[in-house]
Amino acid sequence: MVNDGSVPIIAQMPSAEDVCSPPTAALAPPSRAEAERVARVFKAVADPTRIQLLAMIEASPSGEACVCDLTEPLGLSQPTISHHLKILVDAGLLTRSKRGTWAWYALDHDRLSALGAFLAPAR
Amino acid sequence: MVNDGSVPIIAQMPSAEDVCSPPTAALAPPSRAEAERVARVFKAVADPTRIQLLAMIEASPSGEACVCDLTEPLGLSQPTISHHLKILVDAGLLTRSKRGTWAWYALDHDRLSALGAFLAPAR
DNA sequence: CGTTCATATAGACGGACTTCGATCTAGGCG
DNA sequence: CGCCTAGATCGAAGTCCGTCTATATGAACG
Repeated sequence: MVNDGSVPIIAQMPSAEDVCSPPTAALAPPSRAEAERVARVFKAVADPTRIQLLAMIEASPSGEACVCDLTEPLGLSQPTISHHLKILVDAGLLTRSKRGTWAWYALDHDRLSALGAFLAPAR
Repeated sequence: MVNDGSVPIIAQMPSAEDVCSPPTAALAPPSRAEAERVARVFKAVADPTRIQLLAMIEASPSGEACVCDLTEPLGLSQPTISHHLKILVDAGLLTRSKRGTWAWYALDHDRLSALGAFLAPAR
């Protein structure tokens, strides 16, 4: 989950030193753990194949797509597509529902919006 | 640049076959080149250190920060910080302005918003 | 000019990531 | 039961990435 609380990720830590720039006080970064959590979700999106997968699922009239629909247009092997879909599911950006023999994937719009809001908080 | 034109990234390509799912027609993914361009920008954000850098610069009262302000709180070497800042500048998410001996980095809010809008187009 | 300080670049090393082919799991059907 | 098909998992190969140390660039200043 990205920035799950309403807590601002950043806090100002007042420090007595102004080393190289008086106007800019010492800054406290968000915790490593928090940054790693956010980065892990962005990493899921940071791959051309997964961008294409997200776009294809979004473009699907039913809002869903099964692996067999996605393998062929991308020209990649079925295990590779499964692998990428799993990464997106693990990141919380995709939901998987198995019906019969097929596995159907759909976007999690809330998660995607939350991730987008992280980059454009002031919109 | 992300989705620079107003062209929707996705197009439907009608195909005569409904292989495994009649409701879902064959989908045409966005072009590899387009997807790679987008992925390259997301890849710049998909690292915990760079998330921390972006947050620290955003938290800076002046909206800018120089390398010396950023190196210490993160506990990484100065070349490593310079390296990450370069990646963010190359991705277009940060601007660099050298004044005297110091290099000042600031967020490019437009680019960040555009990237966020890519994930949450319907907000 | 030569020194010092802030930053950038180069090269190296270890780990992570994308992709593949091969195999395993499991539902549908004769 | 036995086969077929959709999908997941495994293990390997090649590439990319983050970090470091060492070094180069370049501005300020005596």
